[in-house]
Amino acid sequence: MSQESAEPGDDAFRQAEKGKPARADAQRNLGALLDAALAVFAASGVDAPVREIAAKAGVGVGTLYRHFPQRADLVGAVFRREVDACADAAPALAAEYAPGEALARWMQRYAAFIATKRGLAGALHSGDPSYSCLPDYFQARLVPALRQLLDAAIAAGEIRADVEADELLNAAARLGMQAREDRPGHAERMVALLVDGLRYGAASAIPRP
Amino acid sequence: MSQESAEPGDDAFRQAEKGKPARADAQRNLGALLDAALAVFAASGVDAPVREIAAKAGVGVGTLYRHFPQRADLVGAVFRREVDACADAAPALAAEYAPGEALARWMQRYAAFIATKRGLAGALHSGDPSYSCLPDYFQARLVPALRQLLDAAIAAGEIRADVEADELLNAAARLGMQAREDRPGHAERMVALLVDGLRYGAASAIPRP
DNA sequence: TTAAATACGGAACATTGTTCCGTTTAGCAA
DNA sequence: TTGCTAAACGGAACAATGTTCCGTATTTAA
Repeated sequence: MSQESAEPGDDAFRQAEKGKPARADAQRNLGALLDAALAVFAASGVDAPVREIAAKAGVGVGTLYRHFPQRADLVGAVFRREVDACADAAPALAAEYAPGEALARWMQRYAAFIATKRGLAGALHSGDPSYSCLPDYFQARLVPALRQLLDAAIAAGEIRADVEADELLNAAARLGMQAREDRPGHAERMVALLVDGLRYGAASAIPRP
Repeated sequence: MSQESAEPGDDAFRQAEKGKPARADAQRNLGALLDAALAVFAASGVDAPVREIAAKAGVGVGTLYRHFPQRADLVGAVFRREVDACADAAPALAAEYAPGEALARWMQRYAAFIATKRGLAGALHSGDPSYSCLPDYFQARLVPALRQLLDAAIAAGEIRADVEADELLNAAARLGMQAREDRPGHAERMVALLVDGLRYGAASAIPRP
């Protein structure tokens, strides 16, 4: 969830509510559950058996349900954690690489993130209110992150200036989703192509056809 | 299912294979199952309990599994049956109404069909190969049906000529999907608006902006 | 009418989500 | 260090649902 407020059923909630730090083992297990869920979701989708996640984390199912009373709580927590990691990668890449290169690398990072989300898209649009806030979080975190990279690259004259962050994010998501096991590297190449398109006509915005 | 070829696990398959007509009770139960599944899917989505469908059809679960060994077989059969009904409605409407009116009525029919398919969209794109042929069937049946109506209306000078059947089909699907219980009639009005858009500038295609 | 083939029904089994409670452990005070 | 308490843990038990299997009933054809 957003940084300022956690929701019931999430451990951070209780901690913020009562000002009492969670017990050490509880913190450890929470992290283990998120790690395990990330791996299992990627391998088997968001409908993977709860027991499998608990087993991979080395805890009992009771512990899992203590931390995440509803399945959506776990899915949301994993999702947000990954969105955050992806968003945070933007300034890190910007600090290490030239603007254009940072942008290209971040787009690959983002597409790879999307590729692991097969099955989640369906859940997101399933009408389940538990998931309704996730798309907003997604937008709120990633659009500014990308915009920073874009602006820097534009300022450096490395890319054209006539593309918006949100449309680029959406386009890359479409490309990232079509990752297939029978076409390794396809999505990556397409995203790279997209970024090369930005480079074409750099510093002198080509009028749209 | 499709008229020309059934697939393994579907009863019509065995019938076509061995040239032997199915037993009378088997035919009856097959129809009852399809009717029941249609109703239950519409009410509870394609993940509705198998027992509920069997009960509604007045048969045992064993009978259901005999006819449809996999859940996808049942979903596909119901889907195709409805696609066929929708496609067949086009010539029927064309025979009864003026071209423009027939088109308008069919678009409503189609949007209503889409509205009942919540949840199926997710299954369709889930990557399950059992569903992979359904979108093709959908296109193959409905695009020609709509094209007939469009061509007739264009020939009669009732609508403009610069819209393709597949794009119109897709647009109406988007509108049909957003049917909400809190906004009765919303999707219908939007589809009607879309059709009125076709009427604007009839017989003298307005150049696109 | 009778017998074989076919289909039926639902009990039984398997898998997975969810709850509950006895047991264990971390944190703290004496 | 020791003992206490609240918190957390683990997994058995329960519930819901998908799937299989086989004894029984029905249809069909000779």
